Order: sequence, then C-alpha cells, then structure tokens
Amino acid sequence: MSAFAYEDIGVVDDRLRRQFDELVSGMCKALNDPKRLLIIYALRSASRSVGELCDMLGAPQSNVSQHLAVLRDRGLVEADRRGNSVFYSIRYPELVDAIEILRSVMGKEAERQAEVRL
Amino acid sequence: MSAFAYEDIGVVDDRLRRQFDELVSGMCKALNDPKRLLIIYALRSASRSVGELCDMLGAPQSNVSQHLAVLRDRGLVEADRRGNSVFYSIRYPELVDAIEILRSVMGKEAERQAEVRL
DNA sequence: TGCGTAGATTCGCATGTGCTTATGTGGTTG
DNA sequence: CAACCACATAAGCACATGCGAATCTACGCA
Repeated sequence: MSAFAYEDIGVVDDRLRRQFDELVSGMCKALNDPKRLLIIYALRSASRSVGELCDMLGAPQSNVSQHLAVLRDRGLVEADRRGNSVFYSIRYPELVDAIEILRSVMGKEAERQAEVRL
Repeated sequence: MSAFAYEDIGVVDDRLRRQFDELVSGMCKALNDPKRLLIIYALRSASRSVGELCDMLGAPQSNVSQHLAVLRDRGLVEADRRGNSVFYSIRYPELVDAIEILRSVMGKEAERQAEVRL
C-alpha cells in the first residue's frame, strides 16, 4: 500500500479528531452504562426526584446520585430543586431517539446472529 | 417518599433492564472510543482495508486491528478478505445517523454552556 | 436552634479498557 | 519450499470507572 494512495483516502483532520474526542467524553461516555440509560428512559415522559429514581431502579441513593452527577456534568439532564427534593429532567429529547436507533440496530444484529447459527 | 407512590412511578422491569445491559455491552461500548468512531466515520462512504485505516487514523496497525476486532465482534462492521488484504465495511448505516444525533446534541450543549458563562 | 429528611460528595477497592511490544497466522510471490 | 506481506492476537502495564460505606450539605419544621 503505497503513500500515493493518501490523496484518494484522505487522512482525518485534527478538527474531526478533536470533535470525536469531545463527543466520546461528553455524550457517549454518559450513555455507556445500563443504569444511566434506564435513568434517561425513566425521565423520558416526566421529571423525577432522586428518591423516585432510586425506587424505580432499585439502586441505593448514593449510586443513583453518582450516575446523575455524570449526566448532569455533561448537561444531559437538568436539576430543579423543589422544597426538599431535587427533580431531574432530560434536556435533549433527541437523545432518546439516538438510543432508539441503537436499540433497533441491536435487534437487527440479534436476528442476524440467530440466522448465522442455523 | 412513601412506598405508596410505587404504582404511580412504576419500577423498571427486568426485561428492559436486560435489554439495556445488552445495548451497552453490544453497541454503546463499541461507540465509546474516539478512534472507533473515526473508523465508523471513515467507512461511511466506502469500505477500507486495515492498512488504509491505519494511514487515515495515523495509528499503529495492532491498535487499529484491536479496535476493528471490537467492532467486528459486535457485528457493527463486516470483514471481507480480498487477496492479501482485509476490507471492512459498516453493516448498519443507521449507526451513523445515531452518531449524527449525538453530534448535534453536543453542539447544542456547547452553545448552552457558552451562554451560561456570559 | 436543633432535628430529620433528601440528596451530594469522598474514599478505597475491584474491575475494565486502551496502548505498546512482541509474536502468530493466512495468503501471495519468487 | 522460503520469504514476505497484511493482518490478527497475546501479554503486560497505566489509567479510568462503577460500586458500597461513610460523611457532608441543604432544606423544612418544631
């Protein structure tokens, strides 16, 4: 594979590279955990307090708070204090769309793998 | 928050839980690395050999092969041996759509954070 | 002011992940 | 066959990440 092909191929430029670095550390990393996906899913239709999310997930409070911190620091969810509780809501509903695409791809891939095994 | 609220809230069932477990280990984990995103992006328009991808990413061959193994094991890319080289292509173009949604959300969030700092 | 509740944060640990170096393997060519 | 090429894989290390336990902070109320 000679260096002549470089022009045909195109080396990825640093701008795109940096953008994907940020994309991973900002969004993908936040979606890379089942509980965080469940949280986003739980907030899909309504905002919830931390206690409610703990009940829904069946996870200890500190754990849920830690996951919420990850989502909050990256701006994916919004915290709103009401009295003694803190209610969370998703800031970008499109996120759910992206997750749905991944779910659909996962479904197709599961089918394919089932076929292969025949 | 009393246990009475359970009926209003709804505990997430094990089915959804397992599905998100698989979603993370199957798809999200694969997308949780800048180089793997670059690989998918590079394969967006055409299939590429490992050597070409190495040139495009400017990464050592073993490293690229390892990333390709991650994508291949999860069925996100397809390997096709032609002579002495192996050409890879993406199996599900929708993946790029999902990535684009995340990119757009990242853009919005960057704007928002810039506003906050004013 | 003191107490109780809801939530956030810190710490230590076990586990996972990416990278480099080194080696193995399939296919082509002489 | 041997030499070579493109690629895959294994080993080891440095670093990140999720978790539970404990502690800290903010708010409401008597």
